[in-house]
Amino acid sequence: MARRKNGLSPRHKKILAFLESYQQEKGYPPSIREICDYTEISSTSVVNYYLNQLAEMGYIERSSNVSRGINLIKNAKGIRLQTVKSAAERLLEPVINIPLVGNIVAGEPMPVPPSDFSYYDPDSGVEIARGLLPENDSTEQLYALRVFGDSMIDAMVNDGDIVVMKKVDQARNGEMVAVWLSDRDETTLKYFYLENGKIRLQPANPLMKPIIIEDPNIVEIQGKVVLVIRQLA
Amino acid sequence: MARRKNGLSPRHKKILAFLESYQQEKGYPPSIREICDYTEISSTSVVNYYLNQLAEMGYIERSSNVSRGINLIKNAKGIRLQTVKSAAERLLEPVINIPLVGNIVAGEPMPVPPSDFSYYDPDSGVEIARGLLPENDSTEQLYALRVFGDSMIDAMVNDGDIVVMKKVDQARNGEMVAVWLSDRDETTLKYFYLENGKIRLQPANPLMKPIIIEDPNIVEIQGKVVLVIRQLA
DNA sequence: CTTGACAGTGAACATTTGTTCTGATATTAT
DNA sequence: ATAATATCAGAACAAATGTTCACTGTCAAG
Repeated sequence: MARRKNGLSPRHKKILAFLESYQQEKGYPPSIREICDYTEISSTSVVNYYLNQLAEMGYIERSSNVSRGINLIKNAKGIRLQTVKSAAERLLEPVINIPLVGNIVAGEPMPVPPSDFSYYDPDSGVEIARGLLPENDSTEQLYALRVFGDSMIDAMVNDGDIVVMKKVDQARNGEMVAVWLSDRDETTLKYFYLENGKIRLQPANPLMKPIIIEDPNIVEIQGKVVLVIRQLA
Repeated sequence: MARRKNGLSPRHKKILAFLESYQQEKGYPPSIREICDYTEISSTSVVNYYLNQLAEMGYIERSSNVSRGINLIKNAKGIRLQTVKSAAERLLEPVINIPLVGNIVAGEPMPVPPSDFSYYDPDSGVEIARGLLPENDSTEQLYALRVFGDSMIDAMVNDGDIVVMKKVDQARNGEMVAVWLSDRDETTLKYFYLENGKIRLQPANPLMKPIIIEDPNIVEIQGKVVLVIRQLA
């Protein structure tokens, strides 16, 4: 077999880009010959050839024997194009706003929102694309904290970073959690492991050594870290 | 003079409604004869007649001698319609999709997209809420890399983290940049400072010492780090 | 080297489609 | 009622447009 192209060739992309911009500008799709001109393809049959490929790949829909019968479904970036959003799509908001409830400092207990924190100050929220979050489950249980000071560097978390937390009271092995160590009055971010009745708190930095805690009662799990975000100038 | 109609006749409205629903369903405008069928007008000339009126009233735009050359500007309620989002509207998009172009590894040059990379494979993108990005400027210049290996821990960046980069060839003091050090064949993320003709590359971890580079030619700036994201299970 | 899938050219053809024309009918102002 | 204007019908025409076909060139696998 000859060349096996998986994705979109430059011509596919150029045609898709033209379909989008033309439709944008004119309000109706281009004819095959207009695509010829723009893409500098001399033959209508070649454009027809590519259009059929794009249709097979689901980027466009074609109608037989219809002038300009091209329906642009998604562009080269895979973004669906639609004039009107359906009600179902509106429910899947692409961005969720997570309340930024305070700072997390090593030396003092971290703020935890009440179990029912449906309302919060809207201007102190963090916008997160839904695609960044693990699941579409229970976004209600999420809150964010700003890291204050350099005390979390062993968790690979910097001053000013934002950690998105999920309210949990129990952690599973391997999850990164925020814990309050009552014996040393300290908040810390560590990977959690429960082994033989002991708790091992493992720093994210592989160069650092873990903390082994004999008495699990000392550890108060405040939440599970879902996302860490660092914004730079 | 005969009837003095200010507003839209039922036929005008019916045609406009058809234009909207047809465009919505098919993705391209109807032909005059298709409008005939729907509106139960037996003559193409009559539809043509009404279309010209609608064009004069600013509801549509027509292109001469172009099949289906109808651009629906506003519907009967005067609401502006747009099939494809304009560039201005795209700026208001709550989520932007940033291409994930590859891995960044200390030991080898990092991938940098070409200067014109407006299109890329859609299946490997990172969704970022616009609110997380510094400005609304030039989202075209952004790309993302996945960190591979533990070699960036001095930049407080972990294995698996995603760094969002902006294409720049010059850095300003205090910015975190990805640089290729040609003398030691290494890619690294550091804060950039140009001082007295020397370049100081400062690790994000305050415990680490900076690298001072006497010859600025050794440093190839690959991009500026805009955002670091760490997703946890 | 041969082969076959892929990519491209150019032209011919058939259909769709916008335009125009003649004429008829309807509505309204005077 | 009459004239002027608006609305409509049907057909013919020309242009735009999609489709198809024969042919050529390219590239990689066997």
